[in-house]
Amino acid sequence: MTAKASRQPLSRERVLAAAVVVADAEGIQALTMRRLAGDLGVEAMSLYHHLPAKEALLDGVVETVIAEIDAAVGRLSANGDGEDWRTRLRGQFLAARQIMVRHPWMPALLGTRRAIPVGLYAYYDGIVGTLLGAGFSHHLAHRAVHAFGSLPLGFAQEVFSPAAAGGSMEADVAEADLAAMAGALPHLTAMVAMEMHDGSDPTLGWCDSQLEFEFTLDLLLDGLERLRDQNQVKS
Amino acid sequence: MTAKASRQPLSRERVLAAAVVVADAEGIQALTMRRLAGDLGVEAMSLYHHLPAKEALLDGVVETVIAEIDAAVGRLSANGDGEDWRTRLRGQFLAARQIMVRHPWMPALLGTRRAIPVGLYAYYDGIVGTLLGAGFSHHLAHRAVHAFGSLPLGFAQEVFSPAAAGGSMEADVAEADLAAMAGALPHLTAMVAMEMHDGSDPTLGWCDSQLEFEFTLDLLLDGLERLRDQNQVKS
DNA sequence: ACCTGAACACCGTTCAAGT
DNA sequence: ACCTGAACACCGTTCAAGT
Repeated sequence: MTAKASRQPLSRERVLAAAVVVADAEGIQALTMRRLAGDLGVEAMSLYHHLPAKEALLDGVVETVIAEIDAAVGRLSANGDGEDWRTRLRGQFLAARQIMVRHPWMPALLGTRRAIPVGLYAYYDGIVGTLLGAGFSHHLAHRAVHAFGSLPLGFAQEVFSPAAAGGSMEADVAEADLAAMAGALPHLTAMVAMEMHDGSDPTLGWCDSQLEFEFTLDLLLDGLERLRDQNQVKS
Repeated sequence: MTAKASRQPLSRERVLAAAVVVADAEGIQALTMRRLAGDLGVEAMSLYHHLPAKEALLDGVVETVIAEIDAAVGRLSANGDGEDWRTRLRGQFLAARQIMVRHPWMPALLGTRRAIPVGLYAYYDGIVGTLLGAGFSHHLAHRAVHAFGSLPLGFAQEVFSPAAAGGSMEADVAEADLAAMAGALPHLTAMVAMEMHDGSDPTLGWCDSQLEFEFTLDLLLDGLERLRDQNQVKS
């Protein structure tokens, strides 16, 4: 499907880049060793000269995307120096989100990794540094990192929109389900009806919009700021 | 490995229950059709009389655990009727967490599902009902549901503890990594050092403890309550 | 109706062999 | 050093056949 690659020799980087292209185009389940090799104009077994196993390939793919985020965050830090801690973190998380939208398979893939992607450490060190610089205690900074969850990586847990698995998102199916269950689920259907009336968020299926993301983020930032100020007063 | 099942005929329920047992004992990657059939004392192809495909098996496994949560939440609701909305939701989420701890493969599996488990709707209808009953607007209740993320299901996004993939958790590996990178990651290592001094949370690897979960939960409940009261004043 | 055996297509991976 | 072909073990799944 994809055009055969030019005749430059294979490398770990080229393999990983091609893997990301496959996942972006057809989902993570389309990423097989044989398929990837085919895209690179090579036999499947050649990949094992640059990566020891499929698991290592997937680890590398995750690292590649994390590196994208690190680079984007680095570019942000280069500019806004006098920024408030909140606008700084906010900008970083939203930049990560822009990248994540292009790699919708990342949340699910990240969940299957056994080791922590090393690129994450640098990113989180910066986040903790920002918090400490803004007067947070080490303890509260620690709690904050956990409270953020996956927001620094640009996505939120999406219990109600599992499109990430790699397929078309089926908003209308969910809508049909809801209509059928209207009697049994009065509160949920009323809520959805009200929200659809407003027009902004049509279905529970794709509510992880920019707005929802920013709402949750601001809710957490507000709460953390309040806790920081309480602690300062107390001591 | 597991003892052969007694000679009662197979059923969808028995298959799903056995699947949960396999996943609990050896991780989700050990759950193959042939292995599961073997545990049930049957040939792999017999499973297809009760489930159309592996995907349906996994969907069923997810539904089984959601049903566990629904049952536990139902038991809670039967008792505490005069409860405050916060203690009510708090109790439900913590009950879900108790179940999730026994099925650590659930977060990752849930991420791979394409359809929303139907059992979730009843649970979330109750949550929305509790919020509406406490004076939340439909709009704020909607935002709240998204802000909660996976907390109602008893887990938080665990970027730094990917043990869920199904293997032993490797806290010491992470510790060694951190030690090696101490120079490059000053803020993170300082934070970890401070927190280890306290003794409660030894490593970033397993910080999704009860305490972290409750902290994040209370942070969100506080923020939502504040927004609700602001809106009431405004209107 | 429920279960089985053999077979198929497709994986990841090993290994000996090519250049 | 890098790539290849054949083969192996293991998947999910189909199908015709058993009872």
